[in-house]
Amino acid sequence: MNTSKGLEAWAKFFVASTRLNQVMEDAMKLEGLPPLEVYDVLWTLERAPHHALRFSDLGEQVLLSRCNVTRLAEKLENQGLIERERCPNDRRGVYAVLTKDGLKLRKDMWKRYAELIEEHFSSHLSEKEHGQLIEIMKKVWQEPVRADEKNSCPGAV
Amino acid sequence: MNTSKGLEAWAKFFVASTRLNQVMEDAMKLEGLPPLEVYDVLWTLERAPHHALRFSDLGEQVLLSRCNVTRLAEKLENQGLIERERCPNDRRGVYAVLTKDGLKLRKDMWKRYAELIEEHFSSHLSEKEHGQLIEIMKKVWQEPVRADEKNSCPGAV
DNA sequence: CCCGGTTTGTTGCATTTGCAACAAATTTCT
DNA sequence: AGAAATTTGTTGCAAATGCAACAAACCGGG
Repeated sequence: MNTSKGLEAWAKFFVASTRLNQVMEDAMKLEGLPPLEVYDVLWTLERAPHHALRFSDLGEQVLLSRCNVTRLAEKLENQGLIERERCPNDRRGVYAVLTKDGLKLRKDMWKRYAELIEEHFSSHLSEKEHGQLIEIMKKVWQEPVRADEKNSCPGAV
Repeated sequence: MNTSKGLEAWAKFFVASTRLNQVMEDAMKLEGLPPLEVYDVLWTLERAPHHALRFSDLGEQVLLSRCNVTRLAEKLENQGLIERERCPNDRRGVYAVLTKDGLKLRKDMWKRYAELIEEHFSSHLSEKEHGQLIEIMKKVWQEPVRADEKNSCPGAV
């Protein structure tokens, strides 16, 4: 098959992603901004219909275990970034709904985050390389087609 | 500058690396193997001269904070995978030295790890793509030249 | 030599994380 | 309909992690 460069590619990929993550996290923290995990949650909610997502869906998309969703949500709620809302269809279900403040924080974080991406990543690559990387990443990780997003249960219309 | 594809590239890069890591970790754990962090430590020691490295150097290369090095080392020592050795040159210094068992475990882990890399990564890419990825990763993360590896203090000759 | 400044590893403490057990609600199967 | 199986979110507990304070050892300039 492949083999000659496969392992080296993985090693470099692994190290670069780890280090860049660390660099970005540190830089965000340095300016008193929340960790990227929070950004991820807010942004995922923002893209969702009605800015709402069930805990279970949120957990899958953001890669958090169930218990962590509950606890992170609790923290974010205390900070007024999201709200909880029970789902009428399924009385087990709880929705996380993005608030105005949450939306604002997401945008504020993005301002800095985008700079960091540019500085530590994009600016080192050509347009062509960006394209190559996108293709390679697609081949290596296909986001599974999500099964219909459970119920679309619009929050409070 | 760039921008049209830069952010998309980062997003895909970020997601793919996170997910692949998770997949690999889960698979290792499923077979009762230690987390990749342990592999990383063992492998780093194995490459070092005399299979030994000062805690501070180890921490830098593996991306662990100081206190975590101490504690992880303690655990690995209890499992007989490494040994501690004080450094004669610098009486503050502590070396972590790989043991035979540590070496063996590293190899056992690699057997499975290599399979996973092949399955989830290398096999999805062509030789050419491996080369492209390597070049791109190099541009995006240059491992800093290490400052002489402190003292080369061979363990117990 | 001696004193401030730095590095190195350790430890206590608070926070975070993962795992497993759990109850409530839903789904599936007969 | 009703019993078994599954899903969903929560919680207790133990392990892991980060931070800051710390002591011991080193370094560098007077």
